[in-house]
Amino acid sequence: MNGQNLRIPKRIKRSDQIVESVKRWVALNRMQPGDRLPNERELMEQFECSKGTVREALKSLEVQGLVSIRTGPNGGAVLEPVPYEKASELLRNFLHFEQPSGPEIYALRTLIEPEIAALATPRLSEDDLDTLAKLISRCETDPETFDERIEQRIAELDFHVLLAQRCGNAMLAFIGRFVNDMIRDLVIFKKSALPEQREFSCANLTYHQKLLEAFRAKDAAAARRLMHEHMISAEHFNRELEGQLNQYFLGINH
Amino acid sequence: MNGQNLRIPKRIKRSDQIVESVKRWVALNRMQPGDRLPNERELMEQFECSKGTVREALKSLEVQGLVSIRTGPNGGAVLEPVPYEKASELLRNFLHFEQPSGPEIYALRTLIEPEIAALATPRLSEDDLDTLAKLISRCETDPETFDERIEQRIAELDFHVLLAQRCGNAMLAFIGRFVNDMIRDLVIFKKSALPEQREFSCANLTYHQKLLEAFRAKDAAAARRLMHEHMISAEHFNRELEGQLNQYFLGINH
DNA sequence: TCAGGCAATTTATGCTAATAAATAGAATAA
DNA sequence: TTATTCTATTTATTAGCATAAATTGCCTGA
Repeated sequence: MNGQNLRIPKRIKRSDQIVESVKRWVALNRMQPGDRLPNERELMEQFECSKGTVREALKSLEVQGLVSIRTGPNGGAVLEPVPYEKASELLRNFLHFEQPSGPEIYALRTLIEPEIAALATPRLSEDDLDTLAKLISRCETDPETFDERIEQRIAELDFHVLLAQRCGNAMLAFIGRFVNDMIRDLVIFKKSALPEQREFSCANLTYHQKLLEAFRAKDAAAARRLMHEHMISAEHFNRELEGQLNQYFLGINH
Repeated sequence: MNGQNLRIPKRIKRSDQIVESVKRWVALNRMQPGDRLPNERELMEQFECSKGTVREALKSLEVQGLVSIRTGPNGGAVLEPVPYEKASELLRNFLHFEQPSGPEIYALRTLIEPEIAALATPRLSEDDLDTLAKLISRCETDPETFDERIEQRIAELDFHVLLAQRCGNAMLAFIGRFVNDMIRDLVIFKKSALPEQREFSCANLTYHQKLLEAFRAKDAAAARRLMHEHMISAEHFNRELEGQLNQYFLGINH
């Protein structure tokens, strides 16, 4: 038995060879989003292989989010910037078998959100500030229905997503958005029978209002400090909630 | 013109429908790595489509890292835990058109490494400590050749990667490893004509030694503090280096 | 009894040819 | 001008067949 689970080098499939060739070609020619790849027929000739093989290669590029494929004249594979949704989906697959817990997600969030807030502060346009204000105002009324409560939680998360998108650091932006998306899923799926946490919503609202003031004043230091407090608070409430849910589920099993 | 770049709902391709069906089926049945999917013939019957379509669907699942495909008896598509390399590659694609800069990468690193160090402290086995010690000892001799210098830098990075893998938070572990991989690429590719930074190597060595002591003493607070200092130091040296490289490249252009 | 090789089986891999569906753009009709 | 239809182009899907790879198990020879 060799140490690895997988057998050794293993033949590289024709379609994967084509994928690699195309990637190299794209990188070498400094091709940009919008540029078109040769159509299926030309690729068949270029790589001396059948249509099925070319289609597998294109499928691979499509799944990776590198191209989008259209039918019709001037159709074919067009280079695309990988959309966030694609990268997010693929990272979720990676995490599928080790489902990050709520506390794990919140721990990461506490690390990055203060920096995101600080970096975003000088980069927020007037429009951005308006959008943030609108998201806050959606949370100012007492929720009457369950769905309304969920909507408010999602508006809170969108507040953070917008900041992430403006922080100017692509990796930080991705992680920030991803983390908030994970929390959104927790809100929507795992906690549908969620007890109301009025204090929590209230604390969030206050922090978001104060943050907006800091953004308006272009005070990055204050934004960082406020966001840190906000995250500590949110982490605390989440721990409380997890405790309640555990009791709830344990109750069902007994 | 509608707001989106893409046209509206667009027919969903048969192969993508199959991918979604299979994913749902896997999730519903709580299938685990090692479980097998039906073979091509069975899938053709199941979904009433041709082999080409099934093959495209399987290719998609393979590219996403969810299955590996083997020939032979008991072959076919087998569920796999998505390997880190796959997720990493796909996230790199996402970042391809907005190439994170050195400072951006180091900024993220400074945020997460101290927490990783603290979380990993109680989780490091004796073996892990030995491995860390070995990685440190590789950096204790003065590098004589260029390649040796690169090797030492990579050993330094492996030190951090091991910590990330032990921190017990899957998302943090992924990001930690990814960030250090990005830095590895910077070291190998962008800076091949790298000026020696003796002070930098020396500072790193000292920090790693002190960190190891903290790990041995199971002192998470000390580990966090040391790692934070270490990251501030590394960020500083990297800024210095980027400045030198900019001068160097500007010099070539004029 | 056991090791090594051989062959059958299972499965993916790859190819060809033909038809269906979608789309953009040109031609046409109101 | 505007709306509609037509047409050419290109992907999407199907069907069937030949090849290659990997495993299982049998069989041979020591």
